[in-house]
Amino acid sequence: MKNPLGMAVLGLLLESPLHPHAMAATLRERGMDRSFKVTTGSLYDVVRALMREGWIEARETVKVGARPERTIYGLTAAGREEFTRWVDRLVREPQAEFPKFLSAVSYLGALGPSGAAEALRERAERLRASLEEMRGSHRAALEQVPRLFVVEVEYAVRLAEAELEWVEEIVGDVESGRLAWPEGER
Amino acid sequence: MKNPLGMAVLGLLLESPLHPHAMAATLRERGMDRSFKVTTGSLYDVVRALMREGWIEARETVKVGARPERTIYGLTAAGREEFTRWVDRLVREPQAEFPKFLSAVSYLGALGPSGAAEALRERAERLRASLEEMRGSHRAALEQVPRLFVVEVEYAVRLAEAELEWVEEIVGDVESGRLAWPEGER
DNA sequence: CATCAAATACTCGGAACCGAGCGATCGGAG
DNA sequence: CTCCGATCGCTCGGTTCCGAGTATTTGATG
Repeated sequence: MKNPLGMAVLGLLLESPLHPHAMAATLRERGMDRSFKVTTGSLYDVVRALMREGWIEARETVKVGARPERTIYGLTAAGREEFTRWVDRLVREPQAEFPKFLSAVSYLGALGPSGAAEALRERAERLRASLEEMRGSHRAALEQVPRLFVVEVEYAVRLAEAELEWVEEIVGDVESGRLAWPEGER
Repeated sequence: MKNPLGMAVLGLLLESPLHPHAMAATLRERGMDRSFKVTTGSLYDVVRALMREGWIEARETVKVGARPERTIYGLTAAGREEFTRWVDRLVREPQAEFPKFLSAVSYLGALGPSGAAEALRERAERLRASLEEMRGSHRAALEQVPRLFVVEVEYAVRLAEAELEWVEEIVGDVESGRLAWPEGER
Protein backbone atom coordinates (compact mmCIF):
# COMPACT_ATOMS: atom_id res chain seq x y z
CA MET A 1 0.00 0.00 0.00
CA LYS A 2 2.02 2.95 -1.23
CA ASN A 3 -0.59 5.00 -3.03
CA PRO A 4 -1.34 8.20 -1.07
CA LEU A 5 -4.89 7.96 -2.37
CA GLY A 6 -5.27 5.27 0.27
CA MET A 7 -4.43 7.84 2.92
CA ALA A 8 -7.02 10.21 1.50
CA VAL A 9 -9.64 7.48 1.69
CA LEU A 10 -8.83 6.77 5.32
CA GLY A 11 -9.00 10.49 6.02
CA LEU A 12 -12.45 10.73 4.48
CA LEU A 13 -13.84 7.70 6.25
CA LEU A 14 -12.75 9.24 9.53
CA GLU A 15 -15.73 11.56 9.09
CA SER A 16 -18.30 9.05 7.91
CA PRO A 17 -18.67 5.82 5.93
CA LEU A 18 -18.90 6.25 2.18
CA HIS A 19 -19.04 4.30 -1.05
CA PRO A 20 -16.17 4.70 -3.52
CA HIS A 21 -17.97 6.95 -5.95
CA ALA A 22 -18.87 9.32 -3.12
CA MET A 23 -15.24 9.34 -2.00
CA ALA A 24 -14.10 10.50 -5.40
CA ALA A 25 -16.86 13.09 -5.58
CA THR A 26 -16.06 14.47 -2.13
CA LEU A 27 -12.34 14.64 -2.79
CA ARG A 28 -13.01 16.61 -5.95
CA GLU A 29 -15.51 18.96 -4.33
CA ARG A 30 -13.01 19.84 -1.66
CA GLY A 31 -10.27 20.42 -4.19
CA MET A 32 -8.22 17.61 -2.75
CA ASP A 33 -7.60 16.40 -6.26
CA ARG A 34 -4.85 19.01 -6.30
CA SER A 35 -2.98 17.01 -3.69
CA PHE A 36 -3.99 13.48 -4.63
CA LYS A 37 -4.24 11.83 -7.98
CA VAL A 38 -7.88 10.79 -7.98
CA THR A 39 -8.58 8.32 -10.78
CA THR A 40 -11.58 6.04 -10.58
CA GLY A 41 -9.69 2.99 -11.68
CA SER A 42 -7.06 3.34 -8.99
CA LEU A 43 -9.65 4.19 -6.38
CA TYR A 44 -11.29 0.79 -6.55
CA ASP A 45 -7.90 -0.93 -6.44
CA VAL A 46 -6.92 1.12 -3.43
CA VAL A 47 -10.15 0.36 -1.61
CA ARG A 48 -9.59 -3.33 -2.19
CA ALA A 49 -6.06 -3.01 -0.83
CA LEU A 50 -7.27 -1.18 2.27
CA MET A 51 -9.73 -4.03 2.85
CA ARG A 52 -6.94 -6.59 2.53
CA GLU A 53 -4.97 -4.76 5.20
CA GLY A 54 -8.01 -4.64 7.45
CA TRP A 55 -8.05 -0.85 7.65
CA ILE A 56 -11.56 -0.50 6.28
CA GLU A 57 -14.56 -2.83 6.19
CA ALA A 58 -17.75 -3.12 4.15
CA ARG A 59 -20.62 -1.77 6.18
CA GLU A 60 -23.56 -2.38 3.87
CA THR A 61 -24.41 -2.95 0.28
CA VAL A 62 -27.29 -0.90 -0.99
CA LYS A 63 -29.14 -1.42 -4.21
CA VAL A 64 -31.11 1.57 -5.47
CA GLY A 65 -33.20 0.73 -8.50
CA ALA A 66 -31.34 -1.33 -11.07
CA ARG A 67 -28.11 0.63 -10.72
CA PRO A 68 -24.91 -1.12 -9.76
CA GLU A 69 -24.73 -1.80 -6.05
CA ARG A 70 -23.07 0.66 -3.78
CA THR A 71 -20.90 -0.86 -1.12
CA ILE A 72 -20.38 1.47 1.79
CA TYR A 73 -17.07 1.23 3.60
CA GLY A 74 -16.19 2.36 7.07
CA LEU A 75 -12.96 2.69 9.04
CA THR A 76 -11.80 -0.01 11.44
CA ALA A 77 -9.87 0.75 14.63
CA ALA A 78 -6.70 -0.38 12.87
CA GLY A 79 -7.52 1.96 10.01
CA ARG A 80 -7.88 4.89 12.33
CA GLU A 81 -4.44 4.21 13.76
CA GLU A 82 -2.86 3.58 10.40
CA PHE A 83 -4.10 6.91 9.10
CA THR A 84 -2.22 8.87 11.72
CA ARG A 85 0.88 6.76 11.32
CA TRP A 86 0.73 7.29 7.58
CA VAL A 87 0.45 11.07 7.78
CA ASP A 88 3.16 11.18 10.40
CA ARG A 89 5.57 9.15 8.31
CA LEU A 90 5.05 11.20 5.17
CA VAL A 91 5.57 14.42 7.10
CA ARG A 92 8.67 13.20 8.89
CA GLU A 93 10.53 11.49 6.09
CA PRO A 94 11.36 13.39 2.94
CA GLN A 95 11.19 10.96 0.02
CA ALA A 96 13.36 11.00 -3.05
CA GLU A 97 10.99 12.03 -5.81
CA PHE A 98 11.52 12.67 -9.48
CA PRO A 99 9.56 15.62 -10.83
CA LYS A 100 9.65 15.69 -14.61
CA PHE A 101 11.09 19.18 -14.73
CA LEU A 102 14.10 18.01 -12.76
CA SER A 103 14.72 15.36 -15.42
CA ALA A 104 14.34 17.91 -18.16
CA VAL A 105 16.70 20.40 -16.57
CA SER A 106 19.34 17.69 -16.46
CA TYR A 107 19.35 17.83 -20.25
CA LEU A 108 18.76 21.52 -20.68
CA GLY A 109 21.92 21.66 -22.75
CA ALA A 110 20.19 19.83 -25.57
CA LEU A 111 18.05 22.86 -26.37
CA GLY A 112 20.95 25.23 -27.01
CA PRO A 113 21.13 28.66 -25.37
CA SER A 114 18.34 30.31 -27.30
CA GLY A 115 16.07 27.27 -27.31
CA ALA A 116 16.51 26.80 -23.59
CA ALA A 117 15.82 30.46 -22.83
CA GLU A 118 12.73 30.42 -24.96
CA ALA A 119 11.29 27.25 -23.46
CA LEU A 120 12.03 28.49 -19.95
CA ARG A 121 10.30 31.78 -20.64
CA GLU A 122 7.20 29.89 -21.68
CA ARG A 123 7.33 27.80 -18.53
CA ALA A 124 7.62 30.95 -16.47
CA GLU A 125 4.52 32.31 -18.16
CA ARG A 126 2.53 29.21 -17.35
CA LEU A 127 3.81 29.11 -13.81
CA ARG A 128 2.65 32.69 -13.27
CA ALA A 129 -0.82 31.75 -14.48
CA SER A 130 -1.12 28.72 -12.27
CA LEU A 131 0.21 30.68 -9.30
CA GLU A 132 -2.47 33.29 -9.84
CA GLU A 133 -5.07 30.59 -9.83
CA MET A 134 -3.76 28.95 -6.67
CA ARG A 135 -3.63 32.26 -4.84
CA GLY A 136 -7.21 32.97 -5.86
CA SER A 137 -8.56 29.66 -4.69
CA HIS A 138 -6.60 29.98 -1.48
CA ARG A 139 -8.16 33.37 -0.74
CA ALA A 140 -11.61 32.02 -1.58
CA ALA A 141 -11.16 28.94 0.57
CA LEU A 142 -9.96 30.96 3.55
CA GLU A 143 -13.34 32.64 3.78
CA GLN A 144 -15.00 29.26 4.18
CA VAL A 145 -12.72 27.22 6.39
CA PRO A 146 -9.93 27.66 8.97
CA ARG A 147 -6.40 28.07 7.72
CA LEU A 148 -5.45 24.57 8.86
CA PHE A 149 -7.50 23.14 6.02
CA VAL A 150 -5.68 25.09 3.33
CA VAL A 151 -2.07 24.96 4.43
CA GLU A 152 -1.29 22.56 1.61
CA VAL A 153 -2.14 25.31 -0.85
CA GLU A 154 0.26 27.64 0.90
CA TYR A 155 2.94 25.00 0.51
CA ALA A 156 2.19 24.50 -3.16
CA VAL A 157 2.31 28.26 -3.72
CA ARG A 158 5.68 28.52 -2.02
CA LEU A 159 7.21 25.81 -4.14
CA ALA A 160 5.79 27.28 -7.31
CA GLU A 161 7.16 30.70 -6.38
CA ALA A 162 10.59 29.25 -5.75
CA GLU A 163 10.52 27.45 -9.08
CA LEU A 164 9.40 30.56 -10.91
CA GLU A 165 12.18 32.64 -9.39
CA TRP A 166 14.74 30.05 -10.32
CA VAL A 167 13.48 29.81 -13.88
CA GLU A 168 13.60 33.58 -14.27
CA GLU A 169 17.13 33.70 -12.90
CA ILE A 170 18.33 30.99 -15.24
CA VAL A 171 16.84 32.77 -18.22
CA GLY A 172 18.85 35.80 -17.14
CA ASP A 173 21.98 33.71 -16.72
CA VAL A 174 21.62 32.19 -20.16
CA GLU A 175 21.09 35.53 -21.81
CA SER A 176 23.96 37.17 -19.99
CA GLY A 177 26.30 34.26 -20.60
CA ARG A 178 26.68 33.49 -16.88
CA LEU A 179 25.37 30.08 -17.86
CA ALA A 180 27.47 29.24 -20.90
CA TRP A 181 27.29 26.43 -23.42
CA PRO A 182 30.70 24.79 -23.67
CA GLU A 183 32.24 24.56 -27.15
CA GLY A 184 30.85 21.62 -29.03
CA GLU A 185 27.41 21.74 -27.42
CA ARG A 186 25.67 23.46 -30.27
CA MET B 1 6.23 6.31 -23.60
CA LYS B 2 5.85 8.49 -20.54
CA ASN B 3 8.75 7.34 -18.39
CA PRO B 4 11.46 10.06 -18.25
CA LEU B 5 14.00 7.28 -17.99
CA GLY B 6 13.39 6.93 -21.72
CA MET B 7 14.59 10.48 -22.19
CA ALA B 8 17.70 9.74 -20.16
CA VAL B 9 18.45 6.75 -22.38
CA LEU B 10 18.12 8.82 -25.53
CA GLY B 11 20.36 11.45 -23.96
CA LEU B 12 23.03 8.87 -23.24
CA LEU B 13 22.92 7.24 -26.64
CA LEU B 14 23.47 10.66 -28.16
CA GLU B 15 27.07 10.25 -27.06
CA SER B 16 27.61 6.63 -28.00
CA PRO B 17 25.82 3.30 -28.37
CA LEU B 18 25.50 1.29 -25.17
CA HIS B 19 23.94 -1.84 -23.76
CA PRO B 20 21.30 -1.48 -21.02
CA HIS B 21 23.52 -2.42 -18.13
CA ALA B 22 26.08 0.16 -19.17
CA MET B 23 23.32 2.77 -19.39
CA ALA B 24 22.33 2.17 -15.80
CA ALA B 25 25.95 2.19 -14.67
CA THR B 26 26.71 5.44 -16.49
CA LEU B 27 23.61 7.16 -15.18
CA ARG B 28 24.59 6.23 -11.65
CA GLU B 29 28.21 7.27 -12.06
CA ARG B 30 27.13 10.68 -13.21
CA GLY B 31 24.70 11.05 -10.35
CA MET B 32 21.79 11.25 -12.76
CA ASP B 33 19.98 8.81 -10.53
CA ARG B 34 19.09 11.88 -8.50
CA SER B 35 16.99 13.16 -11.38
CA PHE B 36 15.75 9.89 -12.85
CA LYS B 37 14.41 6.82 -11.17
CA VAL B 38 16.84 4.22 -12.45
CA THR B 39 15.53 0.71 -11.76
CA THR B 40 16.84 -2.18 -13.79
CA GLY B 41 13.45 -3.72 -14.35
CA SER B 42 12.03 -0.55 -15.81
CA LEU B 43 15.13 0.09 -17.84
CA TYR B 44 14.65 -3.02 -19.98
CA ASP B 45 10.96 -2.20 -20.47
CA VAL B 46 11.85 1.32 -21.48
CA VAL B 47 14.46 0.18 -23.96
CA ARG B 48 11.91 -2.15 -25.54
CA ALA B 49 9.43 0.72 -25.79
CA LEU B 50 12.02 2.99 -27.42
CA MET B 51 12.62 0.24 -29.97
CA ARG B 52 8.92 -0.05 -30.71
CA GLU B 53 8.80 3.68 -31.37
CA GLY B 54 11.81 3.42 -33.66
CA TRP B 55 13.88 5.85 -31.64
CA ILE B 56 16.67 3.41 -30.98
CA GLU B 57 17.90 0.30 -32.80
CA ALA B 58 19.94 -2.76 -31.94
CA ARG B 59 23.44 -2.34 -33.29
CA GLU B 60 25.05 -5.63 -32.34
CA THR B 61 24.77 -8.49 -29.93
CA VAL B 62 27.96 -9.48 -28.25
CA LYS B 63 28.57 -12.60 -26.27
CA VAL B 64 31.48 -12.47 -23.87
CA GLY B 65 32.19 -15.78 -22.23
CA ALA B 66 29.11 -17.58 -20.97
CA ARG B 67 27.48 -14.41 -19.61
CA PRO B 68 24.13 -13.27 -20.85
CA GLU B 69 24.37 -11.54 -24.20
CA ARG B 70 24.77 -7.81 -24.37
CA THR B 71 22.71 -6.07 -26.98
CA ILE B 72 24.10 -2.70 -27.88
CA TYR B 73 21.62 -0.03 -28.86
CA GLY B 74 22.16 3.14 -30.83
CA LEU B 75 20.08 6.22 -31.60
CA THR B 76 18.15 6.56 -34.85
CA ALA B 77 17.60 9.88 -36.60
CA ALA B 78 14.04 9.88 -35.27
CA GLY B 79 15.37 9.25 -31.79
CA ARG B 80 17.69 12.20 -32.02
CA GLU B 81 14.77 14.45 -32.91
CA GLU B 82 12.50 12.97 -30.32
CA PHE B 83 15.02 13.62 -27.60
CA THR B 84 15.02 17.35 -28.19
CA ARG B 85 11.26 17.47 -28.51
CA TRP B 86 10.94 15.59 -25.27
CA VAL B 87 13.24 17.88 -23.29
CA ASP B 88 11.58 20.92 -24.80
CA ARG B 89 8.11 19.74 -23.86
CA LEU B 90 9.02 18.93 -20.28
CA VAL B 91 10.69 22.30 -19.85
CA ARG B 92 7.82 24.24 -21.39
CA GLU B 93 4.83 22.58 -19.80
CA PRO B 94 4.55 22.37 -16.04
CA GLN B 95 2.83 19.12 -15.14
CA ALA B 96 0.48 18.54 -12.26
CA GLU B 97 2.44 16.32 -9.93
CA PHE B 98 1.63 14.90 -6.54
CA PRO B 99 4.57 14.90 -4.15
CA LYS B 100 3.85 12.81 -1.09
CA PHE B 101 4.52 15.64 1.30
CA LEU B 102 1.76 17.66 -0.35
CA SER B 103 -0.67 14.83 0.36
CA ALA B 104 0.51 14.61 3.93
CA VAL B 105 0.20 18.34 4.55
CA SER B 106 -3.42 18.11 3.43
CA TYR B 107 -4.05 16.02 6.51
CA LEU B 108 -1.67 17.75 8.87
CA GLY B 109 -4.61 18.34 11.18
CA ALA B 110 -4.68 14.65 12.05
CA LEU B 111 -1.45 14.94 14.02
CA GLY B 112 -2.69 17.57 16.42
CA PRO B 113 -0.70 20.74 17.14
CA SER B 114 2.11 19.17 19.09
CA GLY B 115 2.36 16.05 16.92
CA ALA B 116 2.45 18.17 13.77
CA ALA B 117 5.11 20.48 15.13
CA GLU B 118 7.24 17.60 16.22
CA ALA B 119 7.01 15.72 12.93
CA LEU B 120 7.73 18.90 11.00
CA ARG B 121 10.79 19.61 13.09
CA GLU B 122 12.13 16.20 12.25
CA ARG B 123 11.50 16.79 8.57
CA ALA B 124 13.35 20.08 8.80
CA GLU B 125 16.30 18.30 10.34
CA ARG B 126 16.44 15.77 7.54
CA LEU B 127 16.01 18.45 4.91
CA ARG B 128 18.97 20.35 6.30
CA ALA B 129 21.09 17.22 6.08
CA SER B 130 20.13 16.46 2.50
CA LEU B 131 20.66 20.09 1.55
CA GLU B 132 24.15 19.96 2.97
CA GLU B 133 24.87 16.90 0.91
CA MET B 134 23.50 18.41 -2.29
CA ARG B 135 25.52 21.57 -1.82
CA GLY B 136 28.63 19.52 -1.27
CA SER B 137 28.21 17.41 -4.35
CA HIS B 138 27.38 20.52 -6.37
CA ARG B 139 30.61 22.21 -5.30
CA ALA B 140 32.58 19.05 -6.06
CA ALA B 141 30.97 18.61 -9.46
CA LEU B 142 31.61 22.23 -10.44
CA GLU B 143 35.34 21.58 -10.29
CA GLN B 144 35.01 18.84 -12.87
CA VAL B 145 32.44 20.07 -15.39
CA PRO B 146 30.89 23.30 -16.65
CA ARG B 147 27.94 24.72 -14.74
CA LEU B 148 25.50 23.73 -17.48
CA PHE B 149 25.89 20.11 -16.43
CA VAL B 150 24.91 20.74 -12.82
CA VAL B 151 22.07 23.23 -13.09
CA GLU B 152 19.64 20.54 -12.07
CA VAL B 153 21.32 20.37 -8.71
CA GLU B 154 20.92 24.12 -8.32
CA TYR B 155 17.23 23.68 -9.01
CA ALA B 156 16.88 20.85 -6.51
CA VAL B 157 18.69 22.92 -3.89
CA ARG B 158 16.38 25.85 -4.46
CA LEU B 159 13.26 23.78 -4.04
CA ALA B 160 14.61 22.09 -0.94
CA GLU B 161 15.49 25.48 0.54
CA ALA B 162 12.00 26.78 -0.13
CA GLU B 163 10.48 23.72 1.46
CA LEU B 164 12.72 23.99 4.50
CA GLU B 165 11.83 27.64 5.00
CA TRP B 166 8.15 26.85 4.74
CA VAL B 167 8.38 23.99 7.19
CA GLU B 168 10.23 26.16 9.70
CA GLU B 169 7.65 28.89 9.36
CA ILE B 170 4.77 26.52 9.88
CA VAL B 171 6.38 25.11 13.00
CA GLY B 172 6.55 28.69 14.26
CA ASP B 173 2.94 29.31 13.32
CA VAL B 174 1.77 26.19 15.12
CA GLU B 175 3.70 27.03 18.25
CA SER B 176 2.54 30.62 18.30
CA GLY B 177 -1.06 29.72 17.53
CA ARG B 178 -1.08 31.58 14.22
CA LEU B 179 -2.00 28.21 12.78
CA ALA B 180 -4.74 27.05 15.12
CA TRP B 181 -6.57 23.77 15.48
CA PRO B 182 -10.31 24.42 15.38
CA GLU B 183 -12.34 23.10 18.33
CA GLY B 184 -13.13 19.44 17.88
CA GLU B 185 -9.94 18.61 16.00
CA ARG B 186 -8.16 16.96 18.90
C1' DC C 1 44.87 -22.10 -6.36
C1' DA C 2 40.61 -22.06 -3.58
C1' DT C 3 37.31 -19.00 -2.00
C1' DC C 4 34.26 -15.16 -1.79
C1' DA C 5 32.65 -10.58 -2.50
C1' DA C 6 31.66 -7.54 -6.09
C1' DA C 7 30.49 -6.66 -10.58
C1' DT C 8 28.17 -8.10 -14.92
C1' DA C 9 23.83 -8.66 -17.32
C1' DC C 10 19.36 -9.76 -17.64
C1' DT C 11 14.51 -12.16 -16.76
C1' DC C 12 10.33 -12.85 -14.60
C1' DG C 13 5.91 -12.45 -12.53
C1' DG C 14 3.16 -10.13 -9.51
C1' DA C 15 1.47 -5.65 -8.31
C1' DA C 16 -0.17 -1.08 -9.43
C1' DC C 17 -2.12 1.99 -12.48
C1' DC C 18 -5.74 4.02 -15.01
C1' DG C 19 -8.61 5.33 -19.11
C1' DA C 20 -12.25 3.76 -21.77
C1' DG C 21 -16.36 1.80 -21.57
C1' DC C 22 -20.95 0.14 -19.79
C1' DG C 23 -25.43 0.17 -18.28
C1' DA C 24 -28.28 2.22 -15.79
C1' DT C 25 -31.21 6.55 -13.87
C1' DC C 26 -32.53 11.36 -13.34
C1' DG C 27 -33.89 16.10 -14.66
C1' DG C 28 -35.40 19.20 -17.72
C1' DA C 29 -36.68 21.02 -22.45
C1' DG C 30 -40.05 20.72 -25.86
C1' DC D 1 -44.61 11.86 -22.31
C1' DT D 2 -40.34 11.37 -24.62
C1' DC D 3 -35.99 12.33 -25.79
C1' DC D 4 -31.11 13.63 -24.45
C1' DG D 5 -27.36 14.98 -21.88
C1' DA D 6 -25.52 14.68 -17.30
C1' DT D 7 -24.73 11.98 -13.34
C1' DC D 8 -24.26 7.66 -11.04
C1' DG D 9 -21.27 3.78 -9.95
C1' DC D 10 -18.40 0.39 -11.24
C1' DT D 11 -15.55 -3.16 -14.18
C1' DC D 12 -12.28 -4.54 -17.34
C1' DG D 13 -8.01 -5.32 -19.39
C1' DG D 14 -3.95 -3.53 -21.25
C1' DT D 15 0.02 -1.30 -20.12
C1' DT D 16 3.80 -0.09 -16.89
C1' DC D 17 6.52 -0.72 -13.04
C1' DC D 18 10.04 -2.85 -10.47
C1' DG D 19 12.27 -5.81 -6.85
C1' DA D 20 13.91 -10.20 -6.25
C1' DG D 21 16.05 -13.75 -8.30
C1' DT D 22 19.52 -16.15 -11.53
C1' DA D 23 23.72 -17.15 -13.39
C1' DT D 24 28.29 -16.00 -14.70
C1' DT D 25 32.89 -13.82 -14.28
C1' DT D 26 36.42 -11.06 -12.39
C1' DG D 27 39.58 -9.71 -8.84
C1' DA D 28 41.38 -9.72 -4.44
C1' DT D 29 42.90 -12.39 -0.46
C1' DG D 30 45.08 -15.82 2.16
